Amino acid sequence: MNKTAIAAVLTDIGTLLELKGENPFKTRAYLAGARIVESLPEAELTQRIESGTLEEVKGIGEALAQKITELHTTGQLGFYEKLKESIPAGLIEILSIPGIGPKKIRALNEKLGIDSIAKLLQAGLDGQIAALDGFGEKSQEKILEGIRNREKYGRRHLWFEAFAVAEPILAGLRALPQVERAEHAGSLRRKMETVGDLDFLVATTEPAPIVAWFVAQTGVKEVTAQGETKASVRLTSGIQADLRLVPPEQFVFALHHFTGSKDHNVAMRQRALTQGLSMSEWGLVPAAGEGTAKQKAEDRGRMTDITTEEQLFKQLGLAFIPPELREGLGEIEVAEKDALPRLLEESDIRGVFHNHTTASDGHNTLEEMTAAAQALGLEYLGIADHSKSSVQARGLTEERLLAQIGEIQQLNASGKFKCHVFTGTECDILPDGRLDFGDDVRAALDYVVVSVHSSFRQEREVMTKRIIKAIESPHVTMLGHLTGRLLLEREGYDVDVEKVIDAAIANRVIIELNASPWRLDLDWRHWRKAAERGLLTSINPDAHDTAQLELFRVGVGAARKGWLTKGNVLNTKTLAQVKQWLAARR
DNA sequence: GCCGTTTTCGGCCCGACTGTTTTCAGTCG
Repeated sequence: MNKTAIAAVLTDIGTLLELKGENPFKTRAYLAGARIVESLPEAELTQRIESGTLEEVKGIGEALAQKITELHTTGQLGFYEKLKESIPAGLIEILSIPGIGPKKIRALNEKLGIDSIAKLLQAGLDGQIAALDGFGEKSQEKILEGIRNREKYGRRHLWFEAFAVAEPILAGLRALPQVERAEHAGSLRRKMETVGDLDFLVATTEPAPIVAWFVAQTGVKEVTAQGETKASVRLTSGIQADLRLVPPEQFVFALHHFTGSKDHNVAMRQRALTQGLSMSEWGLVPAAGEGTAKQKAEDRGRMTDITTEEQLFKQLGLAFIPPELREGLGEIEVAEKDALPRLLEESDIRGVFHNHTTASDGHNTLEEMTAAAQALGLEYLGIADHSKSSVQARGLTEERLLAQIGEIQQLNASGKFKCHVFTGTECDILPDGRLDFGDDVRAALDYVVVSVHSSFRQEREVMTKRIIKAIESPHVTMLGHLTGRLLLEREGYDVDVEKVIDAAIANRVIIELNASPWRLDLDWRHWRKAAERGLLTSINPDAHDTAQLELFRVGVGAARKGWLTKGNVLNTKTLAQVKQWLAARR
């Protein structure tokens, strides 16, 4: 078992022990152990296990060393298996409801026998929760609200996770000899931040073996539909996947149809009608006449010279509209004037800001992060560990930050990496809008990200003033995750986004597009207008380990949905340009 | 569960907020 898998098991054990009501320091020891294992280089971990020197690592004692060794050599851990058996799986699920933690779960379990979300819901509706010692009406309402949110979002999935599931399926389809073309469609192709189900579209004249492969893939939990032109499966990840099979000459029309949002498709069909054409998933045919669209397409022939989406749009007098823009938000009017922006590309990104190291809550060291950034071909890497008020994330004190600055300067001077490292901080915006580090400390850095990490539930006006006060402070480069939302889990803070954008523009402060798939904050829906008004952004991975550096690609997808171009994004600048830009801002 | 010129037990450990309380427990980041 590798270190990531071992760390995951240790984290799991920590969670399970928490639910058991174990000594909190014991659970913390497991969580700390997980982080330590994660931060050790793989080779060192192996070497220490083989030589029996694991216990020399601070934070790892006899018990953890024994368990890590067992996991590493056998891939299993008896203690963990027994522990899992002793706790109903439903309790872990309840932990995902905001405002309810291990202690409350234990109380609910012991006093009301609750061991699943279904039972929790029933108890709440019956008013049993409010009657419990230590609970009240508000707790009960909050729990019910949490369950409702879960149901509301439960059927959707993060784009990033859906994409990870879809990629191998698409590759598998394309590898089949009967498949002429294959694409995914739907909200996944439009790069919506969350996705309901997966849509696959295949061009073929021989559908049967493709359907057979699709429903028999590993990862299929149940087959909900299976026919000649369509199949649906529920995957073990909980995602539903639909496959549609069409003759090759229909492919492009079907691809457009199953990609566009409803609003986009309606607008496109209306446009086709003004030109005497009828448009559908079956084809583009003269509008006059009787019968269904399918019959018309087959009887009178679709425009078979159209084989690409570019040609389809051109036929309707439009410039090619990238899938990300097909939301029915005015893209057709702009495409008619051939005035669509040239959207940001992944290859435009030259460096990444806002990344964490082991100095705070990251899992990799400064050097590991730098090496990884360089391996991605990035010219620069911006470090931004947490500030001291984020105690839970081991935020840096002034002294530790100054030491880190020295370390980074030394690393840059050593010439060990071509990738340049910028010194920075993710400085907490305190509840009153003051910043966690003083002016002099911030002035010593190349750049400063300011973010809210506490007092989320302030009144809208208070929160808005708080963030604007931070933006107006000297030596502030960019605002981190403006709303603090966690997709499918938690709404953002109640804040007047427009006012914050105004303040950012007025003070020449960047608002980041946090590229973490769980955040994608600020939301793409704000960017088109904000960028037109002159707001600059930075696509920030907020990486907590080396693998997450690459999440900037997810952010590029969101930026494209927000109509952003290379010119709207700080980290498309070359190293020399960024140095100059940052220097001019100090 | 880890740690220790406090050495085998007792401490580890941050602060705000919320909702439940009447002085505080639980949750969150």
